[in-house]
Amino acid sequence: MATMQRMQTTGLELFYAQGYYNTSVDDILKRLDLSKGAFYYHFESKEDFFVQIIQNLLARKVYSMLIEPIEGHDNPLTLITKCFDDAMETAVHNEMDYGFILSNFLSEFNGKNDVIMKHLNEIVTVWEVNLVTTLQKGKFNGYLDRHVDCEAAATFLMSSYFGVRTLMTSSAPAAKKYRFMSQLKQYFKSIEAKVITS
Amino acid sequence: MATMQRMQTTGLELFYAQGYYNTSVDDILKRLDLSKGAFYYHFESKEDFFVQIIQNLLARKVYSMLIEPIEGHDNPLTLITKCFDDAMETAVHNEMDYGFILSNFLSEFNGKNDVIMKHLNEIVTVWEVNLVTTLQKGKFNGYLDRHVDCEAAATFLMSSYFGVRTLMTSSAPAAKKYRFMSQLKQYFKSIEAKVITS
DNA sequence: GGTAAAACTGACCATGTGGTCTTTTTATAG
DNA sequence: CTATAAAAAGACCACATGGTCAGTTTTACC
Repeated sequence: MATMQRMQTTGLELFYAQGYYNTSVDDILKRLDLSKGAFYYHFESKEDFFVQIIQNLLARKVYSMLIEPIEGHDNPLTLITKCFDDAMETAVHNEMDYGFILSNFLSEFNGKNDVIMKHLNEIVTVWEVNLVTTLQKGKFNGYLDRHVDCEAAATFLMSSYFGVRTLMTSSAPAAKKYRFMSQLKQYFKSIEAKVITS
Repeated sequence: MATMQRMQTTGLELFYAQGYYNTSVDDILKRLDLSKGAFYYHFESKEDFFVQIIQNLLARKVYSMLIEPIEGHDNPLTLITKCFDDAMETAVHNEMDYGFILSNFLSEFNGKNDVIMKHLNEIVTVWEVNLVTTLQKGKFNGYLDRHVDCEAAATFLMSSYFGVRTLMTSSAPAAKKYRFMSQLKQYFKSIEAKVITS
């Protein structure tokens, strides 16, 4: 039990740092001082191992970082701003950011492993559905302009978030974050409910 | 000469489709009906091979797809809209989109291969510098609101473009493109020069 | 036709990979 | 203490990988 969890945690760390195909089962085992036997006692294969990591670690973390924080009846634009800000802050400090891990793995497995892609896309879909719902509710509650296309806004938000996380890796993450957030607010201003000036 | 080019073209195709670490030199050679000797006669190593692909193919294509089209004295927002639209259109039709390839490789090599990352980041920087310049010129020419932070806008544009390309791979690329473009225009409306209503 | 360099062949090597299997250790319950 | 099963060890295998190298073919030029 404890061993299984240690394996998954360490596995995710290494897969994230070096990529899935670039990390061998032995790498993970060496780090944990465990043997091949222990690994294949708990998991059917490397792929099965990774799928379990997705479900047990990645999915849960994405949920608690990107989905839970935007639930509620407040202004969704405020909530999303705060949520993105927090998520990117962990990235600035070089910690593991599960939102980024997700987009990273999406790139790595795209067109290469359908089984794993299916599981990753499930997480993306959950996020998307939740964003759309939140935005629609916000529109209903008068926070968003009534002409806003919520599906489109959700796609745009997810895109920009995934993208900025890719950019932040190369250089000056704090500056990238600041710039990104300023323009996100700019965009939000353009879709928020207009004050009637009569 | 011809062989070298064939190798690079096929190499990029396979690296793009299967990833760098997931594509063996033999894979490329098999496709071209060539031998190991031919490969190592032309290139020092697999890494050297890839670096040359970046410089000879990727950099040039990114330039002609994402940089050249936004040069000129017209409204930069119009030019960028058209440019993104064109770039994403090739992606909808499952062709190789070099903008996407770039962000894809950025993900694959991030933290794994510094030499290759350096070359990829060079391309990103060129794009960024060009975007910033174009936006600043647009501001000077009265197309953009004078309060716009051009560095921030460039970061935001690059982010959203990279991100949407990741999202488009999973499902319904045409719909994703449409939604993305609609919100991009929305964002552009919020940073364009305001008409004086007095 | 001769010759020298360029282009290419393919067998070979060391190393690393995911995965198997038998054996041993460890924990648990009667 | 012992029987039993869970957990872990680690030697082993077949195969793939990046890379080397001595040798052969092709090309271009005098």
